[in-house]
Amino acid sequence: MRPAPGRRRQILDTAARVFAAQGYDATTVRQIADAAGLLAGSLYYHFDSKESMLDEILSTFLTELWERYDTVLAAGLRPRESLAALVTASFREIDRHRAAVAIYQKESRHLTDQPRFGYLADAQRGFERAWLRTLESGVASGDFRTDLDVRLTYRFVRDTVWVAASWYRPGGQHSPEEIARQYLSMVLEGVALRDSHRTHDPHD
Amino acid sequence: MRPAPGRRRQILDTAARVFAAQGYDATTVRQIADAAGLLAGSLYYHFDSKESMLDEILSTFLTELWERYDTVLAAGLRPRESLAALVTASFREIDRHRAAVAIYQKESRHLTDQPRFGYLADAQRGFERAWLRTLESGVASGDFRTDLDVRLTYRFVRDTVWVAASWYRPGGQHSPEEIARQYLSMVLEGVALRDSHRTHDPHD
DNA sequence: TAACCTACCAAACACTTGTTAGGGAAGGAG
DNA sequence: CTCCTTCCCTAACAAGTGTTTGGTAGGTTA
Repeated sequence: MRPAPGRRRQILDTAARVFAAQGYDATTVRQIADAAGLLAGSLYYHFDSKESMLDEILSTFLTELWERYDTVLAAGLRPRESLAALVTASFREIDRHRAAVAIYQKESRHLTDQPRFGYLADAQRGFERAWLRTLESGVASGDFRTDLDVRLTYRFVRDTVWVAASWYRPGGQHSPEEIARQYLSMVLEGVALRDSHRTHDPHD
Repeated sequence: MRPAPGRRRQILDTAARVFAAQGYDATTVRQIADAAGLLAGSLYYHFDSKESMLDEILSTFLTELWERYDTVLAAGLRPRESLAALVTASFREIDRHRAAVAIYQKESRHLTDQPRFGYLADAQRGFERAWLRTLESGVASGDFRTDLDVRLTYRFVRDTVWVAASWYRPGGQHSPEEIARQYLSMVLEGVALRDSHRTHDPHD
């Protein structure tokens, strides 16, 4: 039989979808096997354990995400553009790894305790540093308001971006870029009407 | 032995905390019993099943939440004040029912399928109607911008409010009202600096 | 005193869980 | 053809799951 290396990836994708839909603990390996078209025991030819499937799903997602983030952060953009680039990159990753993002959101909190998933805590600290630095340099440069609690703002911005994974459906009426644009417009300019909105387009 | 009706409530609160921390499916009835100071089987003197504990936690939370929402919606406030009142009420409920909110967020999506938890879908439809009507009437009255997708805005606002339950800790440095104020300021006015922020406090 | 109720324990139940062991079918390589 | 690798199945395992049953300590009521 010829090797089909795509099979492993395919099983992992279906596992991610089931995990995202039902939750990791609520998902049985038999459900994954059913969805992937094989029997429960056969999963263990491809993977060590149920937990290592989860591990691989989350770690590959975070690795790819940080490649994008690092590119943005290394570009040396001005705070406003840096914020926009981070947000846009995030929505693109949600588009690409919707299931992984949903799993990350649901499970990461109680996984960070386990040593095996220590990289989750690392990633979270990295997020906080990247976002906080962007916001703080924006405050210093006069791009952002000075009267808002930066840490609160960070949490709001972070959460709103990532929970989008819970309702976003690829191929829907909004592209990731369009969602990012609307979101940035709301966060930067606010939803309240003011004069500038009556006369011209507020995008960037 | 004298009846202690507080015991049932106490066990339910303990269960809510464990559910919120570990997830419903990942929590065993023995863990709940340990945390509450009795044995697993003894839980079934107070409750029919593990599921009915979850049911009672979520339904009492939603009932109380909708009492507050209905009060706000019936007050006939102008859109901006109505939005502010809804947000503030939400943060107050997060303060009061942090565990229940966390559980609701994590589990509601895959519970809505079960007939027993049909009220979750009802509540969600109610949220959508309440928020959308507030936003739309604000657009119509000229309080809010007309160039934003109302449905997207609704999702952003809704999600950001409720995910706050994941990081909010009662007794911390921010009161629910303070968080609501900062959040409203961000959503309404945006984080970008503009002239009005240099001269006066933006909190209306 | 006796009957009764509340709140719990001890022990088991049937079932599901993740995981393993051994085997076998199908194709490629020699 | 024969060997070998890949991929999967069948069948079972031990541990853990939610739940039930019968019993009992101790306070309340009569």
